[in-house]
This record gives sequence, structure tokens and C-alpha cells, in this order.
Amino acid sequence: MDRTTGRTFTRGATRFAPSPTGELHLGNARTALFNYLLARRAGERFVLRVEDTDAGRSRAEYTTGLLADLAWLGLEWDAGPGREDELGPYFQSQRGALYAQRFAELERQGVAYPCFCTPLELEAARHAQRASGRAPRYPGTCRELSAGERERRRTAGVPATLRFRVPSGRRIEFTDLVHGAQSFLSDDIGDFVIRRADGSAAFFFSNAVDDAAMGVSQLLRGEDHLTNTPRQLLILEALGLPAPCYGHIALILGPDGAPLSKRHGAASVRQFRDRGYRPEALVNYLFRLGHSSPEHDLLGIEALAAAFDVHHLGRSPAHFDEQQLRVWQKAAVQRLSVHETCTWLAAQLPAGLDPAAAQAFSAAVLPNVVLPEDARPWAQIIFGPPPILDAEGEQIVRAAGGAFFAAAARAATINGADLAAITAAARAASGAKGAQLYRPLRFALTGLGHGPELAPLLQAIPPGQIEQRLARFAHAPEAGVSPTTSKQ
RNA sequence: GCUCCCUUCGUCUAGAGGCCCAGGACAUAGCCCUCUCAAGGCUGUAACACGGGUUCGAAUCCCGUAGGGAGCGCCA
Repeated sequence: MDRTTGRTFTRGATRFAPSPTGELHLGNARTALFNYLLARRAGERFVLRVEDTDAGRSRAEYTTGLLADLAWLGLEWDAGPGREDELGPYFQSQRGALYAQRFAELERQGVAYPCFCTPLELEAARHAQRASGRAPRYPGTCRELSAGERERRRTAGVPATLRFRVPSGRRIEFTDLVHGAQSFLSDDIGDFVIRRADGSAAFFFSNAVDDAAMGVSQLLRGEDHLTNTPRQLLILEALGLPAPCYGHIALILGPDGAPLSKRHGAASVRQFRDRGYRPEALVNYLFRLGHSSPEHDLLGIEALAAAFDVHHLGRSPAHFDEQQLRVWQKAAVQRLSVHETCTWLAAQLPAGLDPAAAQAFSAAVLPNVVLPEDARPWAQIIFGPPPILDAEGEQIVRAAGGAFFAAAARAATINGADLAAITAAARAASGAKGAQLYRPLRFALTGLGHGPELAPLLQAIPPGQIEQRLARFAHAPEAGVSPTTSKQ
């Protein structure tokens, strides 16, 4: 009980309210993340509400995907689908009865009225208004219909929407969490639909009413809602419901400066997930997109919450930059345990590879991998046939000499995948050191002049292969004959 | 058309009148380390959209201009 208000005290909440009409978009993912962080930071609840009022576009599989992606990102909701409580249900399609009461309340007050205009008529009106240089607003055709006329049309079965009567001459003010003081004139707003002809609730209405019903105290949403806010404030005011503090964050832009969309390639969480991006990478990147922090390390979700600050949300739109995402991905990948790495790289490994070999491979290759596909060439090199050398490789191998490789191969036979033993033997046989010692070995073993560290790489090469790959150069030709083509 | 939002290095941003000839991170260039790549260390290049005000003093306040974006839907 709150002593000052006498009302039952409930913890505040933030929410994320997606509509299941597609995959979770990066922009929405960021909105979800920010709201989650805001809740965690403030000790509030994080509510997930599915806005599936558009029966035509909403699909169950999108809901499933949405929930899965959110969970994958690590954004657990305190209330929502699968976590029902007394403030639910959390699917708007199941909240019709609650809306009905509110519709009735508004109609009784005369704040809402039935509108019998057809979509065609409305479209024509908008078109005419635009053509004559005026704002496309509801012309008010049904605003002052008499009670008798309304009744007559209703009994005649004319389909009707319910419109909110926007008061004239009002100034609507509120303080935006990120943009500060905002002020709008009600005269710039036309009467808008709050209930569709099919009886379902429209966004402005259900969204606002549910926030109030679910105890949402503050929330962050896309800037495309900024100019819609006064409408929602008007609804809440008419119903005597508390309004949450709204904060509007700018849209995420693609490389060309246009709002990020499918046009720009991958734009959904699912697509990045499928390409092997780590959730920690995505979350850390999104955390810094339109939000600044002195923290420059890869942070866990709790640390992100502690570092989140609404005052450091930017007002200008940020560009999505995959290069930056890759930086976080690299950091996230380097922190993977060997076990996690094996799972992550599973698709790149030869089928039936035994666990120990998979671990050795993963450990060796991980420092050089950002996405799983980067491991594929290494899998080919390590598990495939002895690699063919290019001209540079041949030259370096030849310069090392046959004795060098004979000794190295012998050491491998005796000691196995022991780099120290192999280099010691090669050095003793040839006197080579430094690059003269390591590069020929690297080329002979991998066919390349660059790559992961040799020692762990040796651990990943299948038994017998080290010896074989080295021995093929043990009888180095005096000149001209290529062991890579004569052998193997 | 009307209303609203936005504009600092390549990118994300710090900056709430003097601490800023603008700071950080990533990217990038060079050097060091190193068998190579990566990592790490050091050094460097690089920005207040433009024009007017206000002020002793402006990236910061005001007014314009330009550019970008959003909303004005029986989409959310």
C-alpha cells in the first residue's frame, strides 16, 4: 500500500509490444533490449505483449519466432506469453472483453462515435484534401449525426467504426524521455478510428489502454510513434487512466541513410542468428547504437543493464554498420568455451568426427574465426588431403631442404604432434631458426603462409598426417621437380 | 500540404556558454611484438551542415536556410 496515494502499490513496468507480422527486426530488437535494460536498471518488470489485433497480417509462426528470438537474445520477460499473471492475457486478440468496456465508456461519454463512412469514401476525401494542399484528415462526416440517424443506420446493418472525438483548441503537452518537452495542437489531429468495423481494437486505443492496464510506467518505442503520442494521451485522459512516460528513439538507418529494411539485406535477428552471429555480439552492438556508454568491453546482459542510461540515448538516427557488429562478434567468439565453440562450429566439421578431434580443431581455429563459415577452409585444410602448395610455398619449402623435413618427419613419428620436438629436430638438421624454421613447416602442413598458431594446429591434424605432410618434402629435389605433383 | 523529430571524425558517440584550436571507442595508417594471421602495445590521420544573431566568450542559446526522417490509415 502506498501511503501517499492510498492505492495498492505495484512495481512499475516497461514493455515491448511487437506485432507478429514478420520476423523480429533489428530496430525492434533494439527497442526490446532498451526496454529490458530500462526495467532491469530501474528494478521494474519487463512485460511482453503481443499486438495481434490485425487478424489478417498476424501469424502464429511469427509469434513463435519472435519469442524464440527474444529468448535467444537473453531478454527474458517477467510477464507475457508463457508467463501469464492476473494482468494478462498478453495477446491483444484475447483482450476483446476489456476493450469492449472501454469502448462503451467512451461512447457513453460521447467522446467516441460511430462512423459509417466507407474506406472508399475516406480514401477519396484524403485524396481530395491532399490535392488541394490540405492535411489529409477525417472530414467529420459522421461526427454530428443525430442519435436517430445513428440508430437507423445501425439497424440497417451499415458497418461502422468507432471514432475518437478529438477536442478542439487543446494543447497537448508531455515530456519525452529522450526528446524532452513536446507540445502539439489538437486542431492538427483529426478524429481517428479506435475500433474497426469488424469490432477489433485499433492500435492507438489498445496499445494505450493496455499499457495502463498492465501498469506500464515508462517505455521506449520507435520515433515513428512520437507524433501519435498526443492521440494516445487523449484516449487515456478521457478514460481517466494514467499515462506512461514515453521515450522515442530514432529509427536505425541503412548504409544509404534510409531506414533499415529488407532492402539492405539482413535486417532481422533471425538472419544474423542463422549466419552464426552470437547473441552477446548483437546485444552489445545494439546497446551502443543510439546509446553511449563509457563501457567499451563486451558486457553480459546484467552488466549492460547496470550501464544503461536513458540520458545517454541519442536523439539522432544511427546507421547500422555490420563492420562494427563484427567487432563485437569477434569479441564474443573469443570468449567461447571449447565446448561452446564445438557446438557453434558443428556444421563446419566433417561428419562423424570424434569429440576430441572436434575440440582440438575448434581450439586451434577459433582465434582466426569470426563467423562459422570462416572455419570451413581450415576444416578442408586439416581434414582433407595434404594441401597443394603455391609458388611461394614451394620456394620456401625447397629452400629449407630435404634434411630439414626428414628430421622433422622423424620427430613427428617419434613424438607425435609436438611442435617443440619437431622444430628442435628441424633446427638441428638444418640450422634454421625463426621464420626459416617455422614457415617451411607451416607451408608443408597447411599449404598456406598464414593462419592459426602452429602448435594448436598440430593438435588438430589427424594422426599420421603430420608425418606424411612433412615427409613428402624429405627427399627434396635438387631443382625443378615438385614433390606436390610427384607424390600424394 | 500541415505537424513533429533530427544534423559533432568513416561509424557509434562525449559535450547541457568559458575546462574544447572538441574527448573516447571501433574502423583506418605507421611502428613494436611475432613463424604468419589474429591478439596485444605505441603513435598518427580524421568532425561541430550552412548563414545570421545574443554574449566579453557558442559545438552548446535564439532565428533562418539546406539536407534527412516520421506522422497525418478500418497498419502497428
